Amino acid sequence: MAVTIKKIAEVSGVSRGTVDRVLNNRGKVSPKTEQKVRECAEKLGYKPNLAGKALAARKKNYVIGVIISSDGNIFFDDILDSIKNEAKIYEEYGIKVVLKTMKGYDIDTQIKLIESIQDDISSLIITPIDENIVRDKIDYLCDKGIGVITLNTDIKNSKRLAYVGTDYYKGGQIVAGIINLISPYANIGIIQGTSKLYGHNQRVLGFKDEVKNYKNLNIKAMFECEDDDNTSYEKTIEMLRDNEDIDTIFIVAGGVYGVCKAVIEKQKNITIVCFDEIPKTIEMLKKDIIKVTISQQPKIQGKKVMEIIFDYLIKGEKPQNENYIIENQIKIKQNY
Amino acid sequence: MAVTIKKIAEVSGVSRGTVDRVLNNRGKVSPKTEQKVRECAEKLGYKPNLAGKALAARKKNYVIGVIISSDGNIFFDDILDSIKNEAKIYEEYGIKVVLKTMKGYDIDTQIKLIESIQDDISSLIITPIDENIVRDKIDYLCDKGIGVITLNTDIKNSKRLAYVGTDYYKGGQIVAGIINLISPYANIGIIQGTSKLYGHNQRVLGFKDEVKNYKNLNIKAMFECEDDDNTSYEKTIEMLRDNEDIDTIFIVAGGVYGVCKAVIEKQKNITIVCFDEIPKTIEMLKKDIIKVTISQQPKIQGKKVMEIIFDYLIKGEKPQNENYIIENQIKIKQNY
DNA sequence: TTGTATGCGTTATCAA
DNA sequence: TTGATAACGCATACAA
Repeated sequence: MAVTIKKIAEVSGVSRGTVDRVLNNRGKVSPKTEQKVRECAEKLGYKPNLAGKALAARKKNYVIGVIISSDGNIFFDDILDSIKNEAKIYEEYGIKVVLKTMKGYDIDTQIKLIESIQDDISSLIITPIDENIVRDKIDYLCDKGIGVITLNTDIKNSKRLAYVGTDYYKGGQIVAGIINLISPYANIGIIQGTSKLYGHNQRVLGFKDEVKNYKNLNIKAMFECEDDDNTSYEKTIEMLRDNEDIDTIFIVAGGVYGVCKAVIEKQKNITIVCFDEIPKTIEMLKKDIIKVTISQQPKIQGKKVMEIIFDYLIKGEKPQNENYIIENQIKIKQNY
Repeated sequence: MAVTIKKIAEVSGVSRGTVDRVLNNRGKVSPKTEQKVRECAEKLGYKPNLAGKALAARKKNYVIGVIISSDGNIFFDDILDSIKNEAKIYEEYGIKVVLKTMKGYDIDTQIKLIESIQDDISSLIITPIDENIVRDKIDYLCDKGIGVITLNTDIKNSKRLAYVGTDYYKGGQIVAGIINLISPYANIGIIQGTSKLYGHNQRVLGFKDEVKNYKNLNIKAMFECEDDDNTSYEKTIEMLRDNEDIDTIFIVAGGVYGVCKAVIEKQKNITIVCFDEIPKTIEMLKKDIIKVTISQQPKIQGKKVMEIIFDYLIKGEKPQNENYIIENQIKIKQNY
């Protein structure tokens, strides 16, 4: 039979309550008993039973808050789906999930959303805006005992428990590696999302650093499109007009379809590499307009972050790692 | 507050025992009460509480048997690691895991292993040998009420609950797609593992079918190496000697390092694409000897299969899907 | 400082 | 056919 608190109580000759106080560091135990209990638990190899913990935790009415900048950004659909899906599972354990979405990266909106739920939640999942006001707010929540996990985007130097998401820098490196495999003598145009986002910049940085390792890869031009298809279309037209030798385009973030449209119109044989798996992107991949796309594995991100929060709430332990890096996954049309 | 059995009992005016009998189809309930309880549960939106179920399940002393052909096959290391890791978690729920490994694909050995644990287990995870005797044994276990899940390799037309593993056919297709991206005019040599294994054959089949879509990809030769480095080395030397135009090699399964060694000796610029992420393979990838490897995501396979078994045991429901396909993941050196 | 009792939701046993 | 009750392991309010 497994080792339980009851068992330890019997063996060490104290009550279950005392064992509980020792093992969960609740204080109010004499040093002597404490040592006795600890030794005993150690010797018997005590492992807390999660089902018991989870069941007892029902009385606490845990609520997980989720705040995501997903409105109007179709990329987040899969993350949302997977969070909602996991939410169903965790509700089977009596843990509620409150989901709030917002559009874009407005600081005020995000702060207000946090404030609207901060008194009702036991922990928070958030795609934070990387600004001091938000950082302070997150630190405030953490000080209050509300565990915060950042999702998809991180906020450095904050007290958040962990980050779940991709390594953007490495994502850029991978794109460089892919381009080198496909065409080792490439003249490359970059369509950047927005330099306002840390992740986008990191991708570009990783790309540029890795390109340096390949003598025959040349970056010819870079434009920002603000993740917008119309803008990316125009910028691509402009870029291809002014740089006739460009044969490869790296799309850093949004605006994928706009680039494709421009390339299709130009009727040039151009290698396009991009990120994410929104429907239009997959369509373009299947039609050979896009050669490779890199997935952030959004469903895995959603699942992982919920797993971590659950463990944190039930076990009451901080996550073991500070970063849970979800791999950048290379995909070609045969993957679909 | 959430809807519990107790609640349903109160509302429908019967005892908890009766509600339990109805909801778990234990019989011995009058049709009238049954209907009343069912309607009530439906109306209130009853969702069973997993923690409660798991806790009560402790009394059943569930044991998961795991039989894997991993001895001497380093590929399985990651699957084993991840199963052992998950086992720790499930032991926190009071579920034991009994792990048995074997070498190769000997039917007798596998049957004997199954028989050695079949009276002690509540469910079984297995990498089955695709033979009738094994199939019959699996069906026998299923009839006895022991749920069986196949891992990494499937056994068709059996009563196993589900398969967890990759789509081998698609894996072959992906390799063809990759080769077309890297060098659209390729003369390809195939180093097959063994035609005795269904999965290896499926990869070759998928590859050949997909190659048909590309006019300028030509398959020049194919050899079997029995997943052995010495054999693959010799076969590669032979193949390159007899087919001077081969510029691309597709390694279907094991023997990766043997091929690399031969290619290094030949000092020819050859594109190598292979499967899996054993240490030697990653080393060769980092040294640019191998261009691309396809991962079966062994850790994810292990995690998934344990998840499914857990749900099956605790919820007492069969898995929703018959196949849980783990994606073939394309990897280049920048991934590491 | 320590012990006892109760409840979390489900299941099983025993009695009615 | 039904109901009452104890047990799974943990947490906690309350009593000692």
